[in-house]
Amino acid sequence: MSETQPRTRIQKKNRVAILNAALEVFSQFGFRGSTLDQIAKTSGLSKPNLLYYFPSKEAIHVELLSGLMDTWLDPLRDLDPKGDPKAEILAYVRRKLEMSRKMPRESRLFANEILQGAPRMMDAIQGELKLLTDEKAAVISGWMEAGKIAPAHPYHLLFSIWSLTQHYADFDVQVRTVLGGDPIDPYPDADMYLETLFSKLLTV
Amino acid sequence: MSETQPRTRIQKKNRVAILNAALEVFSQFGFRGSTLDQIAKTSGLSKPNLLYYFPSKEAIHVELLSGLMDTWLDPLRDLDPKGDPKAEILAYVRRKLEMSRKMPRESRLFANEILQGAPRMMDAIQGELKLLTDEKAAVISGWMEAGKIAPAHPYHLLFSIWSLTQHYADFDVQVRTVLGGDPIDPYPDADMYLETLFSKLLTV
DNA sequence: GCAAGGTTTGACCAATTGGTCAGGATCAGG
DNA sequence: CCTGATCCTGACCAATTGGTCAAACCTTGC
Repeated sequence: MSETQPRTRIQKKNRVAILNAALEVFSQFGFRGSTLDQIAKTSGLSKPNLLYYFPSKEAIHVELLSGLMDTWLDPLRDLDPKGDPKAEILAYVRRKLEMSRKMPRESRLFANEILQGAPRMMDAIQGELKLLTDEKAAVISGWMEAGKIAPAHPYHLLFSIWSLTQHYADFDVQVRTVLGGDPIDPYPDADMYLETLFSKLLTV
Repeated sequence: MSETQPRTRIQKKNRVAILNAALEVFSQFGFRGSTLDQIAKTSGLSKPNLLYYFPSKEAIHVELLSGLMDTWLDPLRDLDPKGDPKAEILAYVRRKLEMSRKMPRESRLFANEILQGAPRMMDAIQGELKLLTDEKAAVISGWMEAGKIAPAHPYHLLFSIWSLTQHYADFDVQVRTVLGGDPIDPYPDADMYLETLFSKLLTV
């Protein structure tokens, strides 16, 4: 992914600060809606200083995205073909929901990119994402054919897991508003609901 | 919503053209990422001409959003408290999925707005959306308590319906890419999958 | 066919955008 | 404490942004 790894500790610190600020901004406004000045102000650095560490606005964005796909697929990679089918899938749902809870900005960055037609992520989607999805969909298909879990469209099963878990990060504002003004954490209930939902779906 | 209704047929035609172009652009790039020039070019009108029909970029966006919420809630409004519980909910899922299929741009416009924290839609969410959601969640709760459908968190049930159906519009690129290069229509399979999913969830 | 109102546009504006650059400040190693 | 490399900045630039305006161009009803 990233060729240039920081030499000095100042570089390390500032690159982290920039990428963190950029994540904050890009995840809210998308690539085109974000400005270098916003990122500069958020990171506490000057605009020319940003461009000392990164050659362009696009380079910052690409750097964020390239790191993201790997992280994003980790929970799915951990789905063990040798584990108990239903438990594996339920555990995957839980990991994915946990990721939404802990990395909502990353989820929104991803959502923004896809919404815009994935102009800077097509390669990763056609490559890594599709490869891993095909592989795991085959595993799930195998489980279904063996009668270990109820039959269902394996790809749409995966889509539904992505959709449902990421929803709590991407539509956070809506979820919390609808649930009431109180700053209630929606995740515990979400976790229970999703467990029920997929447990019933997969039980033969 | 909109106070000024078109007087002449030219006005009518051009306002429609502008709003259509704006929907195209805003739904892809969000408010801040879209430019008047883009909308002008897409609509086939000149930029000053846009501003003859709408006072500002924001006014166009607001006009789109204010019309959207009503349309968006229609499928939920049709959920009949007197109908058969399971059939009603499954029909709602189908209507919502159909809406994603026929109005993907509207779905993305909505998604973009929520992703950015719903700065121009908070009122509608706290108002119309929450009111209707509360009302229908109560209906669903009643059904559950009466043992007509299996118990589940009514709000998260609604969230899951929104999430799953809108996913096919908002993440269209990803869905189609993962399913394969062929221009396969994912909606028939999605419809079957969702019917199975919710049917199993709701069956007592 | 002509006036009055509705429609369209080119030229323009100030502010913001992504990005450059020369030079100054700061740091690390000897 | 000196020197070379790293780090940082103010000033600047061309392009793009949302928006204005006077003047020209159409429609339409009489």
